[in-house]
Parts: sequence; C-alpha cells; structure tokens
Amino acid sequence: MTLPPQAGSSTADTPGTPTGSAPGRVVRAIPEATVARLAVYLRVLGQLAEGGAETVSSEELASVAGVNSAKLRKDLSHIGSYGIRGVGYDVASLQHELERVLGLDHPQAVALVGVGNLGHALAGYGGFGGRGFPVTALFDVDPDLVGIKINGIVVHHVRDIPRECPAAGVTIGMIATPAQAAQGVCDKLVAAGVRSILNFAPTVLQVPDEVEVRKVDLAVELQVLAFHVAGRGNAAAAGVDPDAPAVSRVVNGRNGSAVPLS
Amino acid sequence: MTLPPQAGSSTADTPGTPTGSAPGRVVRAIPEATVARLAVYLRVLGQLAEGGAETVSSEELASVAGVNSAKLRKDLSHIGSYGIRGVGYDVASLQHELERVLGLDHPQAVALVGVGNLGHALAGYGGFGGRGFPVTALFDVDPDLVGIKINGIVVHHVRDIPRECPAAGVTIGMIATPAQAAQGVCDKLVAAGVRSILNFAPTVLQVPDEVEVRKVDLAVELQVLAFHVAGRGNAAAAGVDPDAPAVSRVVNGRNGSAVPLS
DNA sequence: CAGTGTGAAGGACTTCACAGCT
DNA sequence: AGCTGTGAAGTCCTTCACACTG
Repeated sequence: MTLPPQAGSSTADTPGTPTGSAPGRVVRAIPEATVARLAVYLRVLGQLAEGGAETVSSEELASVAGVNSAKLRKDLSHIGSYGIRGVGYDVASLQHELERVLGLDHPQAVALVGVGNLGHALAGYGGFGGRGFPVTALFDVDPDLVGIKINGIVVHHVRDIPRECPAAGVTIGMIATPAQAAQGVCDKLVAAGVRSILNFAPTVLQVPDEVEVRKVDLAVELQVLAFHVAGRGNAAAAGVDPDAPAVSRVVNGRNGSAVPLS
Repeated sequence: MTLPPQAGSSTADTPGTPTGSAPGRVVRAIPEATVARLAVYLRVLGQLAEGGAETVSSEELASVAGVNSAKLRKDLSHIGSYGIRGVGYDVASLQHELERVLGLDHPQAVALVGVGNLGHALAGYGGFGGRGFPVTALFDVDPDLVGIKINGIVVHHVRDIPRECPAAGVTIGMIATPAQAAQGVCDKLVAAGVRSILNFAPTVLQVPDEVEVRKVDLAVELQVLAFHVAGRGNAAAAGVDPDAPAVSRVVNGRNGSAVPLS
C-alpha cells in the first residue's frame, strides 16, 4: 500500500552494537534506561541544592526521584564512584558529574519545525528546564507564520532548513507538524545533518540508522491510560470485565522515559 | 517561566502484581510494552484502511509501525488469534479488536489542569488523534483564565476539581501546570477519584498505588538526545570523546512509547 | 555502623526459528 | 507455498543482599 514503512519511533532501540566493542578503550556502556533516569536525578539534585542540602543518601535521592535506592545506586555506578560510604553523595559534585556525562556542558542548538498550536507552546518553553537547550531556529510552511518572531526568533520557511540548520549549528530537531508533513520534514532535517530528533507528530518516522528518534505520542499515552481505566490493566476498576485480558504491571507509573512539555 | 519542563515519569512501571492472580479467570496478562504498541498498530491500521487495504501481513504492518514482524505477531497473539494463516490480518476486524482491547469503545472523559502555554495547546488538540478522548473539563488558578472558554469548555478554578470532575465523569487527568503546582493538583485529582494521570510537569508525582501515572518529560527527552549527540551514545559523532562512556544501544529509535501531539 | 558499590539472581521483553493452518 | 502463532533462547534491565569502606 501507500504508507511508507516506519522506523524511528520513540525510545531508542537498536539491537545492533554488541556492547563494548570500542576500539581503543573498554568503555562500559550506560544502559539507555539509565540515561533517562540520570536526567531526572539531575533535576532532583537541583531542587535539593536549592533547599540547601550538601549531601544526599541514595535512599533520599531515590525516594524523591521515584525509584528504589538499589536502582539509583546501580545507575550512578555506571558513571563512576562518586559516593562516600557511610555518608551519601555530595550534591554539588554529583550534579557536575551528571551534567558532564549527559553532555550538558556543550549546549546543543535545537530547531523546531511546526509552529502551530503545540509548536508555539514549545517555542515559548524558554530554555527547556532552564538548562542549555536554546531553540535557535523555527520553521513552518504557513505564510502567516513565516516571518514572524517568537521569543525573538524568526520563523523560516521549511524549505530553508537545508540552509538555516547548518548555519545555526543545529544538532537536535523537534517536529511538531501535522502527521502528513512529518516524514518530509524529517527527511529535510536528516539531509541537513541533524542526527537526533524529537517527534511530536503522530507518525512513525523512517530514518537511517545513524539518526536517533524519540517520540512523544499523546494519543498513545492516553490510550494506554484508557486501557488501564477500562480495567484491563488491573482489577481495581469497579466492574471488572471478565472478557478483558489483564496487563502484567499495574498502576502507579514510576520510572520510564518520556518528554516533558509544559 | 511558564512552561515547566516535565518530570513526569512516564512509562508505567510497577513491579508488584505477580501476573495472573485474578480470582475466577486465568487471564494471560498483556505486557505493558505491548499495550503501547497496540495503540500504534491501531493508528497504522486506520491509515491502511483509508488507503483501501483489506488485509495486511505482519510483515507490512510491522514495517509501517516500525517494529519487526515477530514482535508484532507476538503482540497480537496476546489479544487472541485474529490472523489468517497464509494470508495475513483482516484490517477492519483487527481494528475493531484493538479498539475493544484498548477500551476505546467506552470513551473516557479527560480533565486538563493548567491552561497556560502548553495546556492551551493541548486543549486545542481536539479529539486527540480523532479518537474518543474529549477533554471535558479545564482547570487553572489564574483569575485571567478562570471563566473563559476554550473550544467551548469553561475553565474552572482548580479548587473546584472535587466538584467538577466527578460531575463530568472524569477518569483521566492531564497535568500541564508549573512543577511547583503539580503535586497539589495531582492530590486533588486523586481525591476526586481520578486513577490515571498524564503528567507534563517536570516533577515526579507521589501517588497511591492504585493510581497510574505516565509522564511526558521534554527536558529529559532532550537531555537523552543530547547525550547521544555528545557522542556518548555511539561513536558516530565526529570526534569521539575518549572519556565518555557509551550507551549500549545506539541510534535509530524503533519501538518505544510516547505521546503524539501534532 | 551507616550507606555505597556490585556480583548474582530474577524478571520482562525480544528475537529466533519452526511447527502448523489455509 | 505462504504466513501466522508460539515455545525456546537470548538480551536488557531490575532487585537482592552483602562485602567493604569512610
């Protein structure tokens, strides 16, 4: 049929790469799941630092981050031993360490394509968490939008992606267009050298292997929640439908990976 | 700053529930990961149906959905045997089957709290993918917003959640407030009987076990992408930093779970 | 002796590969 | 012959539990 086969979707997930096949160095890999949580730990550390804390135990940090302490320690062990036995972790130095590992010391330029409803909100989301993610380029196809400024940034036409993205040093692209336009935009971004894409459009993007796509799919999230509400996820619902299969895990989401917006 | 980065945790994740401890019936559980993909398959089937397709093979469907065919067949096998050997799946009946399993035949009322930047965009996202997810209640604390109508829905004050949510039969709540307000709002929703929450605020919500929370955390997503850009996820980057640990999986996200917005 | 770091055990998916319908 | 459905094997991640250190 017509639909292109899709590849990229969300949470990265490529089988390949046998773990630890680096040339000169035996770098122990950091699990994908861990990387997402490190970002959460970093945010929590920021809050603790504001509160004046100088050290935290794995137990405290884990509880605020919503994970169990063993997992947190295992996660941190992937980046090295920065804890003090019998005491905990030094808040400030752990923060720096996490920023370094996540690569936040070299801020990335972000391009946003699609400045409609959602895109506009994203563009206004200044600094994305306050940490080095300036949206440096905006694109759309709507003549009414091209040319206007949002937060001081001019909206360019999508056709100019090939010129503007490299010029602005864009390394991360966000797609907030209607589904039909997403693949085309994605292709343009990839051609412009973008290797990391955050996709808000309800489509599975096809991309070459070197490109990482993460998706934020509201419809899917709601449907998963609906599944649980329908009593298919757990027996908590009032009248459990006897015909419905149940999910293995139940309520109360804790860790996981997703994209925040507001 | 208006749009807060999100903390939400996202993909549900509770160890508990030993799989298959239902009283009268040995319902084989549907893995959480599968549920999220079923929603994607459903969307793809819709596109195929529009294109006039009557049947699809697991190979075709999988390719468009961005997963491998074995995984797709395993996923579908969790909901029963609706395929025809030697032929494939009947598009229409598989659609109905998926809708039934996901509980989309009983549309859920959704409440949205926080009608700022992002919240406003979400409220305007009419029908969320076109399928039964009417946003039936809006809340905020801003006096300038309380009382106005968005898409025909009046914005109520957050303090009225206890009254309005039950009245509107709300079963799913979406939180798009700044981080500081999120936990308070969450508590109100839970008190009002909401058992499923989609959190866009950059905070980890504390909820009782019966409540399922999924998060959409933009800051985390961008940081994960930044991690990969920094060459910590793969050796594809120009100058690979020898100090950086690498991630086990590399680029090109395939499956995963997230929320689409468009 | 409190609290980290970690081998070992345990789960939850994923992928393989093939038996079995149509 | 073609393609689904699925046991078995394999992988990635989580949880346990404990040795070890400050």
